[in-house]
Amino acid sequence: MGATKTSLHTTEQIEIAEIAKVLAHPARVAILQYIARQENCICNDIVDEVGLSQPTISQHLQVIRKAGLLKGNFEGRNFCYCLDVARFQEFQKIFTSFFNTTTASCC
Amino acid sequence: MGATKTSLHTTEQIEIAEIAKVLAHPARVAILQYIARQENCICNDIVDEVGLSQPTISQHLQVIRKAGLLKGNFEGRNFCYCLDVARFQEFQKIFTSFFNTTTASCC
DNA sequence: AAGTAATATTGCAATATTACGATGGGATGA
DNA sequence: TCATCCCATCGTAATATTGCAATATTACTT
Repeated sequence: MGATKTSLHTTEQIEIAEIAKVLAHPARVAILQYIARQENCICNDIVDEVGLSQPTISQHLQVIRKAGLLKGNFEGRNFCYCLDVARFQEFQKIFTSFFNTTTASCC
Repeated sequence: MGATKTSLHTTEQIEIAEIAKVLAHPARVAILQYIARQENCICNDIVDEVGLSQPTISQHLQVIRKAGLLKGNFEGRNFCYCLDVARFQEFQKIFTSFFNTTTASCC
């Protein structure tokens, strides 16, 4: 066992769980806040900022990227990570919809 | 390693990650939707509804309970699980605040 | 071309999560 | 009393996640 039985669930439930998973680690929350905040798009200060090793940050960035939240471009020799705002707002919309449709009618 | 280094992160980041974790499994999303929807508070139809075994559902319920989202009371011989609406709205507020303060200023 | 800086990938160890069978305990009803 | 139902917990196996050292890759600089 150990693996999630996705076949049992609706695509909506799976989607919510998947985007929640991105936010389900404080380092990823920190990274998202940081790349959103940085005006100058300064890059692997993320490692300094968050305090985890470079491979670990890179791994978390991959999770964020797979979720579609990461944009980036080169600025001189540095690579600049940026939040994909459109996708981020999509996240917000999905959560909002979940919260608004999940209203208690009992007790 | 394998354990999250919580000492590196702010309490806000940890809180967001913790409540996201509750939603980070489709079965728990399904359970939340179900207990919110059910007017009669009927209980371990959750097992039938979601399709996982009773111990597994019980385990997921514990995660939901630890997050403060579960209320319950007896109704005849059955125990009735209910969503703690106040706490659920707190979740929503925390997410909303996160999304609203995490706005990109670069790229 | 060689050196350096920035990032990704690999491999691995530690830990967490998911799932279920077996078991236990409390309440209901025969 | 005793079987039964409902739910929690324990024990355990399978899998996923987290974290880092070592290494590879890529691009810029000298």
